[in-house]
Amino acid sequence: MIDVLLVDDHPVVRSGYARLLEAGGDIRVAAEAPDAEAGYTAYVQCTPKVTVTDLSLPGSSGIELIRRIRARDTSARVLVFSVHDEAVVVDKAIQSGASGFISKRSAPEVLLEAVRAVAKGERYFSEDVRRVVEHRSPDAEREVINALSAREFEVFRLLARGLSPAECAQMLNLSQKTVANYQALIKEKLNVNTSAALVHLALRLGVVSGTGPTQLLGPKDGNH
Amino acid sequence: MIDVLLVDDHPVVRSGYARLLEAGGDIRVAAEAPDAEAGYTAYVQCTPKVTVTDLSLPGSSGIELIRRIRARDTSARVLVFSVHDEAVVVDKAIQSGASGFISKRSAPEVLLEAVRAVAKGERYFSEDVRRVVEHRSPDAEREVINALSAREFEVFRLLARGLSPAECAQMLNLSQKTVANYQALIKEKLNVNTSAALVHLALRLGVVSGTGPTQLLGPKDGNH
DNA sequence: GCCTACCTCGGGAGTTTTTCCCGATCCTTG
DNA sequence: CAAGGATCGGGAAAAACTCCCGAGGTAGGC
Repeated sequence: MIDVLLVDDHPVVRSGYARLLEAGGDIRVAAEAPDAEAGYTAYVQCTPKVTVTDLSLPGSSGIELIRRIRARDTSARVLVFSVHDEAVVVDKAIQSGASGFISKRSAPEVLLEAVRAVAKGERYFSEDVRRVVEHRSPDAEREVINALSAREFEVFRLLARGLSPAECAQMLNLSQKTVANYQALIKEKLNVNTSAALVHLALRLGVVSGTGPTQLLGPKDGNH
Repeated sequence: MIDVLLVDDHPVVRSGYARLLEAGGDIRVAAEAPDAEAGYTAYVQCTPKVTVTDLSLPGSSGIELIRRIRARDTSARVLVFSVHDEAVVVDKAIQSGASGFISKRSAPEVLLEAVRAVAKGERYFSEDVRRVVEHRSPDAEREVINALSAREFEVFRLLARGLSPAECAQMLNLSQKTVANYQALIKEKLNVNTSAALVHLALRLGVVSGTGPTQLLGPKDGNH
């Protein structure tokens, strides 16, 4: 019988998983917790064979939970079960001591498989997670950013903040034409085809802050 | 016996809900679907009493699914079951014809309750959803969002996610021209003049979720 | 019923923006 | 000095956008 601790901030979700796991026959959900804090406490109390945890938890994240559990008990098995399967996140989880990582996109049986594998001391990664981790060049996105020249980067930032090409031109003392030309270059180098996608990339990379522009409010004033 | 169609893009999650629902005794999961497209097909095939759907689905969103189902069958009952409980999103769901809205933070029993209520033709909103909808500050930005029709909102979301008008059109089965027309309308109603600004607004309102930013400095060197 | 109002969807036409190609200058580096 | 890249912008074609319009559809009021 494999004792499992279940950590997820959504009660319904947790409840669903619990039923799913127990349907396996050889797994028992020994405890549940809605956040990292409670998760750690629960771990200490029942020292389950496997801890299944989400990463996005209220308060301190799942990564923190993994670290604390592993700090206390180096033989602890933690299986991450998350919607986010970006390479960065997976890396951090593994670095923190996770034994496995499966995406919520996985089939139900995968969860069972993963828990059993991890319980046996093996590592387990779902198909899609493996794909993501293997297919990444070390931060490909940052590499492309380096392809931008200083000037291009300037234009990139302004455009990403929501400025129109005209405003951008004015701010940099450039011709509107030049800004347009840069814009095309930037999109090509960054491999995006809409300015909306440009914004997302910029936000992901922390090039602009997500708090957003304030100048887009107010009635009908902003027309160049 | 209440027939339920379950739409969620995560198989494990779906599976968990299914078990949870069937444990109620009076509910049967007649079909499952991983996205809006399959959801609609499944609805047509089995015409369930209640459709339980997530909002963030791959491809066209849950809002679109609600619209299509309700367009086909005005007596259809749709219960939204989502992580996102921002007032804007709740509003749009209701506007599109949803009969209920519960947050994934709800207790497991709430899901059962909600399904039963909606099946009886009642409306149902979980505690936290009600709180959010009632406590929303009459924020100017949210007000303008309410000026958008359901369809406009759909287009808004897709564009804000970085899709090109062409992709957007394809996803919604619209002419590229129509999308362009909507875009102009949306920009005017939301009072922005670039699609980049549109993204920022969408992110601030929680209409789309940005992937978390990572830290980064400039390219090569910050100055020339 | 009928009427109004609004949403949905796209065509037409004109305008603007974007794209892609090009040449010019300047600056750095081998 | 020659080479390469970065910076700046013109020109022309393509694409996108804006604004105006009308056709259906649906919902609500009288």
